[in-house]
Amino acid sequence: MSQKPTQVRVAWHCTCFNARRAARAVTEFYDDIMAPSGVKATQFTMLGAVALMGPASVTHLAEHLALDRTTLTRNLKALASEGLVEISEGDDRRERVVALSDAGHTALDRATPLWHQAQDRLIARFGEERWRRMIEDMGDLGALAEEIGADA
Amino acid sequence: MSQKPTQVRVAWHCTCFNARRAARAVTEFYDDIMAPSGVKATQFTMLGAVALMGPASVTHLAEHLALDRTTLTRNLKALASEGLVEISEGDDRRERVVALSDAGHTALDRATPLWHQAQDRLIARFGEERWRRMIEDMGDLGALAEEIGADA
DNA sequence: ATCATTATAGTGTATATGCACATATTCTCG
DNA sequence: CGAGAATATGTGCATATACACTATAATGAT
Repeated sequence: MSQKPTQVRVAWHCTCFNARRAARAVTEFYDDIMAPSGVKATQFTMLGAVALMGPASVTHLAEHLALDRTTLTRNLKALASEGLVEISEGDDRRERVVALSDAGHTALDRATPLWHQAQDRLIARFGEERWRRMIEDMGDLGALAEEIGADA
Repeated sequence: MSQKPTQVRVAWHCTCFNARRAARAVTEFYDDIMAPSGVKATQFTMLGAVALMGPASVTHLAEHLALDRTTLTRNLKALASEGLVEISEGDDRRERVVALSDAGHTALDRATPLWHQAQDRLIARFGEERWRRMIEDMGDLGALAEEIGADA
């Protein structure tokens, strides 16, 4: 029994737990609001990345998204089967080039206002200043974890 | 073309994207360091929650972990098949009571020093003050997303 | 006592995530 | 040019996540 209070603090101060919990809750929040568009938050991010980078290889997209390459491969499959992205061979025949289809553009346009709605609602309640700071913190945390993980 | 720079900022300032990215990177960081213990970061969290709450129902554990109940059901299955937790019927025969086994205690003890190592390394590099603030921010963000999500 | 309501849990399905491994292509150097 | 290194991708496996639905057990109201 004497150990339990310590164990508590361990659990609730765990960076990993808190990061994952926040990610779960925020994802659900965005997904709910964006549901009418038929685009989930994670898919919105991918579509946005493809739109931003233009036709790009899976590896390049994965690097930009700080996402495992093989994860992206599979996630793109769903978008491709819905016809939102088109995957074709590049000049380098090892590469697969991912591009946004017309339907993908449409979906992105349809989802963007809802994304703004979710984002704005959250920021309004969280406080703009504090939100800005947290986004920067989370970005740095991600970068740091990747960096010192690579060292080891 | 003229829209792209805007789309960029949209993507990189997305709360959901940043939260998920941080969660991914941090999870990988913790998992790498904790690998020798045979306990993954997510499992460590679950074991900790069971240890903390003592024998508890799946629903109660899920609430404490801010995790979907059905997700926990499946995640516990892995721990149960490894013999780290024991799942039995409660007095209320609808309930399943989850308890830490001896092997579970052992695994938790084995993993805890490695967890500290990961945690300490991250905090040292991130800065203690800033880390503390971020943990609080992430906790509040998770709670806020759940709260205003429920409203809607 | 009975039946409607509520509470607890599990399953089917689908997406998200990453590691280890296998495959195909390009490049580099002798 | 040809063999081995480097690069780009995909697959098998396992875990993580959640929604919709179903089944079972307790509770409560009449």
